[in-house]
Amino acid sequence: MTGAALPREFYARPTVDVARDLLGMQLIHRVDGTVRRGRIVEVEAYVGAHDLASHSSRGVTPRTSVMYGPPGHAYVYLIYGMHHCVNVVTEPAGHGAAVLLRALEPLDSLAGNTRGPGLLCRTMGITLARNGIDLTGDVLFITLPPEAERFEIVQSARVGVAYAGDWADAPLRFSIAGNPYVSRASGSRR
DNA sequence: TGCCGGATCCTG
DNA sequence: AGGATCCGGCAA
Repeated sequence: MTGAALPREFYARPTVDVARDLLGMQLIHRVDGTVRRGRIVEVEAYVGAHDLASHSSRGVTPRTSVMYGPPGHAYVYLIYGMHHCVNVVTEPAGHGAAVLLRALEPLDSLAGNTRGPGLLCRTMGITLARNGIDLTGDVLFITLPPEAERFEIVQSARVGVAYAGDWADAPLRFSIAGNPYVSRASGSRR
């Protein structure tokens, strides 16, 4: 069984709060009659149009329109011409903020690596076909874990945003301390 | 219309 | 360390 999808109010909050609260939650994708499920262990917050590392910093464009839409929807994009990344839109519509899901601990029906945003999408089967989908539905959604868990949260700089000026070093990456499925931010970049 | 570069990953 | 691979965004 799967629990109920988190309600829209969960997403309509400050992005950093949503990011931290997503750790330990379960991401679920129904596809081809199976339920793929993983535990969220690493995320990054992209806090709004003023965040130079965020796609929304370019304003409302065809690509970023979902980010500027209502909270609780998935923003999926193609990166490097071959990988997908999935975000959850946060804050009230018009804000342009989202949380990038970077790594999962595999739970059900996950055959493959989920350690990194591109791998997470590949193994969960998330593609551009899911861009804009409502996360309060029953296809792609997030639930509370069956029982509460305790863990420490590690906070660090986001990966791959060295170009973002003053925002490059903002500590907006959050992960579960000691979890083996957290991605290795290969070379903190420069 | 053309070009530049990226919220990545794999191989050597 | 370098290549794959393509589209969005901006300059011209």
